Amino acid sequence: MSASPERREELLATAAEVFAAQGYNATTVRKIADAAGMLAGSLYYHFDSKESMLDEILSTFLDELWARYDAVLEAGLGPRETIEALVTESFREIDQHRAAVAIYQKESRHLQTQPRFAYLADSQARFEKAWLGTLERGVATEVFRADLDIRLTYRFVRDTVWVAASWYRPGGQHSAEEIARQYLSMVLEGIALRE
Amino acid sequence: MSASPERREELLATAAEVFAAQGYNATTVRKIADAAGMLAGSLYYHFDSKESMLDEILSTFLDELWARYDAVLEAGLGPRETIEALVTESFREIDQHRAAVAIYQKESRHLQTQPRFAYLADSQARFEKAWLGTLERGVATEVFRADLDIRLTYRFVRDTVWVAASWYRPGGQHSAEEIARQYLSMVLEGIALRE
DNA sequence: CTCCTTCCCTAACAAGTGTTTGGTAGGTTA
DNA sequence: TAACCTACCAAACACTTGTTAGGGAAGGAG
Repeated sequence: MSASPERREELLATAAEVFAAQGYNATTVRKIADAAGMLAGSLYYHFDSKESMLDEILSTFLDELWARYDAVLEAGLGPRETIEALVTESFREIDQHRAAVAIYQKESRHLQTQPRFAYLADSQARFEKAWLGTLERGVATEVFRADLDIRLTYRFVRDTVWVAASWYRPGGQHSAEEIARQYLSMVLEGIALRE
Repeated sequence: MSASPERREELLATAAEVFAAQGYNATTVRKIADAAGMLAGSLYYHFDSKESMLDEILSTFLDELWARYDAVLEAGLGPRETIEALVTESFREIDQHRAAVAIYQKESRHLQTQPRFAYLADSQARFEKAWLGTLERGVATEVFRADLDIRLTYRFVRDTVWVAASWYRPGGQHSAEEIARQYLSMVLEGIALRE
């Protein structure tokens, strides 16, 4: 009936790895069970469906992400410092929840249509509001360029950060903070040499 | 036995739309047939498997992409002009083969492992060689910044371009060339206001 | 020892999967 | 008219899918 929370988390972690590597639909419960060293049916002692595993992975990821984002947004920083902090927190999140982020990237678009995953659309809306608002504030205070389509800029900044989840591996030669620093340097200053 | 090439292309186009919207594994042959206004079995008059549809979509896409890239790379342009031309051609490709690009983005990573799709890995290697080489040339000739990790820069430029396929819709308010121009401006000059 | 809980296995289920086989309406060719 | 080809349908196939039901080993509690 009831299962220990530690075992749940273990199984969710391995499930997330398989989901991230193979894609949710391509992942069978038997593959997850294999990776966990048990049989398919045994998973249903801990979870009541494959979909609820995905749900739990994504919702706990988003909960933690927003805890970090809210802390940044409520700190009263300037536009540029806010962007820097949001990007840095994003890379930290990628560092610690790489699999969940990769799943979110791949699956959230078509999951949003299902009622069960409506919170993905809500989160995306808050996401857009936070980033777009900060960018607009930066344009108004002459911190960011005014000659760019701001919506395009938003997508640009957002995507450059989160696609990193598709290639980033923790324990590589760059730390999350170092990658954030270089990304910010590219996004803010550009890659062309100034004379 | 044999089918007309025009009908094949029609069916491949609708199949690509469904693959891009739902993901390859989540797309059943019955859904493709539905979208094409026929029954599942009828698809096998034109194609010998679902996988060969995917194969044909991706390989024809890559063939056309490389025809464009090779033309740019053989033009003898400077590093900055080469990057600009590659980015512009990429956005034109996204404009004209949005579905194929979206599929490539989503599925190529785990398809590469299958022998049938080994050409995806080959293409990615050529891809990296072309972009990395141009960036290195730019650093050597003092056109691009030398203080950045060049491999990180490569992933940055590559990703910022191709993720656009996930939200770009042809016929929007910006043309492919206009988006390319703004993207290049952000990547090269940065989004921060210079004083 | 006995009871109970935790955690997993064995074995099956119904539904959905990609694919095949045989047939057939309609047009083209001879 | 007769033979033929194109493009599809109808119905089934073997297999995989997520999920369920009953059982049992291990270990702690009384």
